[in-house]
Amino acid sequence: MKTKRHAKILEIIRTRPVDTQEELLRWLKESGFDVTQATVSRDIKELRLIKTLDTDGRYRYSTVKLENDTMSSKFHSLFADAVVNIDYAGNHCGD
Amino acid sequence: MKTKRHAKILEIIRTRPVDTQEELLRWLKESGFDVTQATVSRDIKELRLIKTLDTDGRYRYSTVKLENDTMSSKFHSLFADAVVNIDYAGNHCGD
DNA sequence: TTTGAATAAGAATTCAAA
DNA sequence: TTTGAATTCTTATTCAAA
Repeated sequence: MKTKRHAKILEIIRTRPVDTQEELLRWLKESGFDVTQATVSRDIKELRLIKTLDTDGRYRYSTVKLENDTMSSKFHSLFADAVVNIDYAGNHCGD
Repeated sequence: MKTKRHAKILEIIRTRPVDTQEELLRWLKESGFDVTQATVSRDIKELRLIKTLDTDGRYRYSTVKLENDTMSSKFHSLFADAVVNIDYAGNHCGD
């Protein structure tokens, strides 16, 4: 069930701005995933989600692209270590 | 002074793994910036730093790259198109 | 406008337990 | 191995104040 819950979490944060784990929890419950904050915290860690600022200055959970995972060595030198890319491409609903 | 402190914060997190604001605070004090956690929290927000997982599964503050804002066109051509397409496909903005 | 002290709010972890 | 309840830890914000 964890796998399905993870997929649902990704769907939720992709389609709406979610700024706390409690809010994520509520959406999960609407989808039938009745878990607690402790579990959501673990899920977020496993999914490597991060809390970012959106363009309005509000916090929001987002997916990340880790440099190491997605960037070729050619480009590695262009960016500092530990720099990540946040993908806002799918998050235009409120713009 | 805030500007200098911001620069120092970026330097600190670039050169060491920093996993809490308290730890960042201690490094700042070593560099002569004697502020409180409240200020560090604000700094982190202004710098748009994020807490990520490093490869060891430890939390660490990192800088981010906003795809839309800062990615070079060269980089963009290699990676971002696919990302945009994937994310766009999954984004329904009120349909 | 920037900051600190205090507090509220949020998130990670511990410690069973199944 | 996954989870919840409780707890601890961490971070954001409020409310002065300079």
